[in-house]
Amino acid sequence: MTTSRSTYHHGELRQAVLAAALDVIATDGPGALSLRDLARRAGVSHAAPAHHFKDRTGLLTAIAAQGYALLAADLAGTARLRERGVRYVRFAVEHPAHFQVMFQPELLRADDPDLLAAKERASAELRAGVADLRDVPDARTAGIAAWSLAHGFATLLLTHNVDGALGDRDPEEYFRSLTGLLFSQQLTTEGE
Amino acid sequence: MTTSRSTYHHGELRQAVLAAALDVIATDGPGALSLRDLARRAGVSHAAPAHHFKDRTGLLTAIAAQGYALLAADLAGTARLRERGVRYVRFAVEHPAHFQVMFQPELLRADDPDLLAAKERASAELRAGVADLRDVPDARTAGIAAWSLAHGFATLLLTHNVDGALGDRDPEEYFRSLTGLLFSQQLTTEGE
DNA sequence: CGTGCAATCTTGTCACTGGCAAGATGTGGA
DNA sequence: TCCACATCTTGCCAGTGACAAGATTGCACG
Repeated sequence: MTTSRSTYHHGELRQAVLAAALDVIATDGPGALSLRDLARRAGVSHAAPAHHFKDRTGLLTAIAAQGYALLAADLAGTARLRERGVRYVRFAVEHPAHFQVMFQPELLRADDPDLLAAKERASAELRAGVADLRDVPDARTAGIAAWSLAHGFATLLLTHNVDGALGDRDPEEYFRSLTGLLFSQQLTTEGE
Repeated sequence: MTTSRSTYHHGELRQAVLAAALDVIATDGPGALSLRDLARRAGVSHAAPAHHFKDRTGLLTAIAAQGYALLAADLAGTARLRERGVRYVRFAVEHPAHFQVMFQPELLRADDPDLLAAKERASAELRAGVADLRDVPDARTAGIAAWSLAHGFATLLLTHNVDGALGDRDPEEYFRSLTGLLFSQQLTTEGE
């Protein structure tokens, strides 16, 4: 960041803008994003970022694509379904800006090739995780159930809706105990 | 909507702006919201909405508060946990704009009294739903699990991430079968 | 060793937005 | 009647995204 800057070209503007954007989004959400502000932070003119991302939507689409790529890589690290869920939650905690943007389609260019490719890779990893299940008649629905659980917990986590229940415990560990509760069918004793 | 309008006062501006805002948000997300656009739709001057909502954040906070009130009322309609989950999903489908805004804290005035009160009512209904469970050692964690499942499915639904798996089936019905899968412990036969 | 070309960045501009201040208009109560 | 208040209007300013046109730089190719 504190490199040359005496030259006309920035050299790493794309990365600089991306990093600054992630900072802003993680703190104040995508709505607080301003291309001109990002340009100021990078020490370039107000129109410089446009050359790398076309427009605001382009920047957010690039972030989402990067997010899906990161998520796919994270998920690929293990074969066990529950551990994949833990990694899904960890991804949301470690990359909150990516996570937010990935799941707000209105912010993105839906037909962007990079985005589609990265999303497909992450989706494939998600599906592969269900292969870990045995003797499940409807594996696809089971996969949606697992995804819903992890995604819901991650979302509630980032929106500070489980701060109280969490206390000072580690989110990942809490999610493990949470899945343990489900998988040990203690929830099956529903009343009525 | 097509009432008088010959008078200086609009009369129902607050409701008109709220309704228009919900339309815009449901279609293009909260980011597409423009107070001036809402004013134009209502046929009033650009500064008129500010008197009812103070500013953009005020409008979104009012929407979130209304959303929590609606959700609390919906959840109160049944005692069974699974049915409450179904209603949670139904709420998200029928009030997508409310749902989106409710879970984006950066858009809201966190200390707004109306918002806090409505959120507390919804939260109480959520907790009450867990009372339906029997013989569960950690009811609080079980509640978070149930909430995560419903919230995750609702979110994935609204972000078009389960369109393929859903086909032409009813979302609520699909969610029922999804919980059935979990509660019948068929997911417990995890490999490894 | 140039030289032309493409990528990168700058400057200038426009329409639009949110928010504020000051004034106009209508409403209801003392 | 008349005054206090809520509601709406007009006018304004700074900030923003997008676009166009031009300046600067690095690089491939002769």
